[in-house]
Amino acid sequence: MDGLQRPGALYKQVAAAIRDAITTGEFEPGTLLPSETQLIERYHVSRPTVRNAIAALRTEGLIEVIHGKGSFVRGRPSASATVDRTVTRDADGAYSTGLQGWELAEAPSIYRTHTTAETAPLLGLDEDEALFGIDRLYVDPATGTRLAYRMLLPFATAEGTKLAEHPDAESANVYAILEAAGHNLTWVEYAAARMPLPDERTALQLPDATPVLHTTRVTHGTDDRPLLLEELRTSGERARTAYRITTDSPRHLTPVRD
Amino acid sequence: MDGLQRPGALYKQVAAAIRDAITTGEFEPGTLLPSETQLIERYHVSRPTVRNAIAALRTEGLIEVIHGKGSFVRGRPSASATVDRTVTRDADGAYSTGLQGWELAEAPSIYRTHTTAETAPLLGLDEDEALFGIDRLYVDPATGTRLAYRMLLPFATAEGTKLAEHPDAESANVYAILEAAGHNLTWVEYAAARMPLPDERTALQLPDATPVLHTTRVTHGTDDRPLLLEELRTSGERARTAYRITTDSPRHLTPVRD
DNA sequence: TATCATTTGTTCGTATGTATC
DNA sequence: CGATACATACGAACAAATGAT
Repeated sequence: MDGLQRPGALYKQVAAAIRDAITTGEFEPGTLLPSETQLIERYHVSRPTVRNAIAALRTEGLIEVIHGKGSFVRGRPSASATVDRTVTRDADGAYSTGLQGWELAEAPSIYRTHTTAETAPLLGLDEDEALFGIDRLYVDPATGTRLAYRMLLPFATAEGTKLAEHPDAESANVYAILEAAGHNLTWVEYAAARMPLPDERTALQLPDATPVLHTTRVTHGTDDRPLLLEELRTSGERARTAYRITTDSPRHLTPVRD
Repeated sequence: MDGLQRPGALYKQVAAAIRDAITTGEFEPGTLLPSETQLIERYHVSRPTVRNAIAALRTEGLIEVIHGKGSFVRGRPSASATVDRTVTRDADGAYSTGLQGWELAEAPSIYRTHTTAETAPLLGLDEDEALFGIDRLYVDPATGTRLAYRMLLPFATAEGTKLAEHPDAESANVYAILEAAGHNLTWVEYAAARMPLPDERTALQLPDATPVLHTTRVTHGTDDRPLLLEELRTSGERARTAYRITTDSPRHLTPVRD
């Protein structure tokens, strides 16, 4: 059965055959794939070859394997949680963030850290300058999706405001405090995707082969001075960020390291 | 040398040891890792174990392996290309997109397609409704980063405008045409991350273990009617999208399938 | 609770193919 | 052409997780 043909390595042919069987509908999403033993018989190859094929489909994110149970067809997951990244304010001018509906899973952790090669240029600071770090872990109760939030607050920004004593204020409050300090706020947010570090995979409870959606938001004050950096990291497959876009006059983004 | 300790599988210990050696600085980014044979001697394990460890570091995106040459330390790549997703218009009201500086790698391909379970709700249409599809492939000449762009143009939107005959207009022109047709345009853009499909990996020339940054933009006209869908797919590690954010009054996003 | 069959995970060994220099 | 390095493939054995008996 299931003649494997010419192109390339044997395990790639097996992987392609299984991939086809999935897209054809023979193996439906959520169902169990044949066991390794069965695949060996079906394609007349050795166990290492079958395992190699399965490993390939795994890194593609097409299947999920559970020890002792088997391989499940994953079927392309569509984002289930949406994080609205627009900054809104109500009639009273009060800010609110797009994390409503997400629950804080742990108490915020506050610490002192310093700028890195990545963050320094965004904040307009030199490397290794000291700043506050505030980490929060959120969970979407509806889907269980986790989201890591980090705020990097330079001492220069906090100085002379309530933030110096309470750096763990929520985004909306931080914006309000900065505005009360006389700033005219604007924001730029960047979105990128990457594979998680091992500890990120744990913290965000990411399955195999799921990338991280990593956003970086810089708050600018009067004279475009960078005041604040906020980072958001979550499963790129289970969550997405949303941006409302309105027209703007041409303007340069603050240059960042290239 | 290099005592491997208790926790977990042997190959995971080896992977951890190599990972440590990389972060410690013993193996610097860009340099060649010891060969499989050398790693076998160094850690006193078999070849399959070493290969397993290398495979793990590979899917983490930490190293890159080139057939016949060896394993290179990748060192966390930072996005080199930024795509400004803000919609800007100059003093004359002319729109421009954030893809300036990117070069069209092939002639645009235009075809007829239909809505899917993903795209239908965003466009406010039923599934399997017919629409134009326009695909473009861009390259950033500075970095070689590739970017796949797709526009989905419902017949109902094109009808009665120049778009019916020239669906392959560029974004900025499409916006201008829709505005000339009497629409007051607003946009919402979603950002998500996922692993590439095999053909996407080829088209975008993605290395191993690199996710795709996938953005979806919906153009709304008068009465918030969805008019147009644009998708952007590129290497999440080599490119990032940028959004300028201004405050807005609270408002609901158009609901999308959950 | 304990045991067993099934299924995937880990580790060794060995041989050969193929890309790079 | 040869030396080196990674890729592919087979075989075999035991470990560990799962679910049912």
